[in-house]
Amino acid sequence: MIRTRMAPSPTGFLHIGTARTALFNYLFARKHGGRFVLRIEDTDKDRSRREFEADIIEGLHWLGIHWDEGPDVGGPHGPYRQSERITIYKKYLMQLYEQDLVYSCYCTQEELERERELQMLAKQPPRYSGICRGLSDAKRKTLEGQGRTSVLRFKTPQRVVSIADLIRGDITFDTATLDDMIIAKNIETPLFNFAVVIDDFLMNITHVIRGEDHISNTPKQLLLGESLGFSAPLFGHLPLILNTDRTKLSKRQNKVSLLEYKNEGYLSEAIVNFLVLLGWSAENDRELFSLDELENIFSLDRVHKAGAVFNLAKLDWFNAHYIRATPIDILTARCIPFLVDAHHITHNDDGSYTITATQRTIEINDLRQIVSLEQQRMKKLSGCASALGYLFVDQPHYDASLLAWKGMTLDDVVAQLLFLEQHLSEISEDQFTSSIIEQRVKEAIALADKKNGEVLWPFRVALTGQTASPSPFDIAPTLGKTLTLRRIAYARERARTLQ
RNA sequence: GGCCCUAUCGUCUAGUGGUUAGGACGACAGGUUUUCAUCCUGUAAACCGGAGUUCGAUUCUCCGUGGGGCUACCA
Repeated sequence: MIRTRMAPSPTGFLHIGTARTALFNYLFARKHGGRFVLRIEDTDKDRSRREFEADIIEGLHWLGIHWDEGPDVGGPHGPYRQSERITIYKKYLMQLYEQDLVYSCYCTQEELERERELQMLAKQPPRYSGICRGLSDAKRKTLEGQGRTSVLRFKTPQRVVSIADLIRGDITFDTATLDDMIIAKNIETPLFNFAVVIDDFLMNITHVIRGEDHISNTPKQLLLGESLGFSAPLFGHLPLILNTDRTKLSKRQNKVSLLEYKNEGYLSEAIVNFLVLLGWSAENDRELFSLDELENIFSLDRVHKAGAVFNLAKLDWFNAHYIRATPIDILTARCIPFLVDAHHITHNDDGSYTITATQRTIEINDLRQIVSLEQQRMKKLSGCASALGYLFVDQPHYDASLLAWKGMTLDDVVAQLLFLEQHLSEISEDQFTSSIIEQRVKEAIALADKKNGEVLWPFRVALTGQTASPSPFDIAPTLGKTLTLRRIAYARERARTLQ
């Protein structure tokens, strides 16, 4: 059975690149009826934090990615946190020790650094000299007597290692260019390259799908696994996600924390769709997919090799698309937190809402109507709060000259607003709907031989105070007859005073 | 510096030993609309360079060049 894994280290918030790697692993496992495992690589005690683990889990769940085994759900190959597997690593470290494949290195970090600097200066590749490899017992005793601590190094075999990368084909390394890597700080503290090999083997991982930045780790891990007598998994190295300048995606240039995107009003559907297209494409020209659909059509052999620039404009397009495609009741539920955050509304105990500025009580249905006003305009969910401000104030303020459409005088404006008031007031409260208002007003416009713009532009500005907004026919019923008429009367006053 | 990866419109990409090199985002122009958005139509926009193989290379090979990754007692 195919088993893939995501092995993030909880040293920061869930990175968008990590999320994409998780997505590819998840999709590949699902596509082939396999299992997907989450493993937390928290061997770095200083930098790992539980809150980051929580952020990673939350972010992945938000995207709709779920795992069959992991620290939160358990499973037959646990524990799934490396910090809880120390005794396991210890055992294999001992095995390597008995095989005489590891040795203690007493060099201090300062010594190693100096060595590296000297090599760089001499235009030599920086490599550990291997000076501690052949230390005699006596010499070791002396060094320990001096109070020196040691780390454990692996006696890297010198030979040619080849990996048959699922995405890139054969990659060959000559490990003679490698030095003896440190695989553990001490018997209790294994390091990444060592722990990974053991866990992937013990957890029966069949396919290691990870970022291209791990290619150079692969020969080391292969060698280690070989020495331990492990069978090797298959590897597939994904292209990196890039900044606009084509360097590795960084928080200097982009938002990289997944949940930041959520907080800004991106939909998980949009993120998933956007992310899957960064380095993968479907057989036809199709670009719109749900996660469910991807589980059926994803394939590793259509993954590209070259890095992909993170194109925010396209993400925005996907997001707007999925906002438009979301049923209004769901969209409303997703928008409410943004309206609350913007202090437009507060939530009441009985399930109703109060408009902060006016203390008017509204129901969920009213909110649906409000949100639907912006549904086809929003790029992000946060847009409903910023674009709809005029609905959440007593009276929007604006420059009276805004009311004039295409060279109209303010006299004209007053006349048109009066005309509107007259026809709107003839519509009863319960008839005050979008379609009826539109029908009546347009009839009146035609009858009076007016142009749409000369009536509708002042109408819209009177209601919103903005040059761009939804149709006044849709805003008016949302505001209600009373408020609509009040705003038109206010506009008339403004126009008059400015003459 | 060493090792490794990589190369089609601005971006994400499709594709082929012979194609008008296709799509999407973005840009631009037009239509629709009271405005914005949506929607519709259209336009501009690419095979990194040089050799080789071949009747023919964007496609295959090699060499450059560009870009990137790694080069930690991080993962």
